[in-house]
Amino acid sequence: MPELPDVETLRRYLAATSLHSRIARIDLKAPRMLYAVSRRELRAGLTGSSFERTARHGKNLFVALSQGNWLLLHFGMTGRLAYLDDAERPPPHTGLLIGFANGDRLACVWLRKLGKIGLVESPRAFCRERGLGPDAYALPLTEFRDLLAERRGSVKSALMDQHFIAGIGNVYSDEILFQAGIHPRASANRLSRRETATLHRALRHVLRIAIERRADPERLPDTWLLRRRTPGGRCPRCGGALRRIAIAGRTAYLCPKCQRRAR
DNA sequence: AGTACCACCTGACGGC
DNA sequence: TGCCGTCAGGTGGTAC
Repeated sequence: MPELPDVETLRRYLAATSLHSRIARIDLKAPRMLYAVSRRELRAGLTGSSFERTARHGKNLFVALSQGNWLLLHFGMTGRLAYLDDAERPPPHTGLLIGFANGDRLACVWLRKLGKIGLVESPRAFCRERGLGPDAYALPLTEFRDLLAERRGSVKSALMDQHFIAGIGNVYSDEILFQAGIHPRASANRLSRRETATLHRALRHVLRIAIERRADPERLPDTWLLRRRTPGGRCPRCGGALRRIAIAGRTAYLCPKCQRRAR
């Protein structure tokens, strides 16, 4: 579920495995996933270069290339990375295979081909071009408050809107709202000062803990909603039945007792 | 400015 | 067993 904590985990994985090796070859198996770059340009941009450092904004992972430009990876709903030694076979659904001079390879894998492979001038230029909001994890309370004040509509759709703030998706927005005790349909610009601060604290807490646990659902605390986020699930706090509702075309889970709807 | 809906992909699951 | 509809964490475009 590549939301911000998952992408941060992937970023750390790539940084720990794949920096400073010369790229000898690439194999692009899913050309339809290219974003604003041709197959030829991608090949020319990567081959002979090496990965020098990584960056992340929201759900986007960027990797600086020694010869200029940045590789952009977006993981969609199902993307992941797998570093392979020269004997291991690439997993099924590998969309891009990056071969290093020593024979090792980095496989970028998408079960569904919902994602992006791009070559961009810089993370900043890409974020500006796409109109992405500030990264959710680095967002100060004051800025969060100012953003919410100008946002109409539900707080859940605001949290999930990448143009508003970048990095939060359907699952973690449910978790953040649950921990803040706020109903997902609450109006974003009508939250009280106190509720806004509580929501901000929950946002920081959820993202920090999820990153620490490498976004592995099984390692997340039992007290979290997302451990029970399934039909028939019960609230980890009060034991009541969780409710499923549709918001912005997505399935939201909430505890109707712990997240009361303001009138 | 928001929301609703469809499209893009593939696999899992329940019902018949 | 097999087929079919539905659903799943992503985003982007279009039409209200």
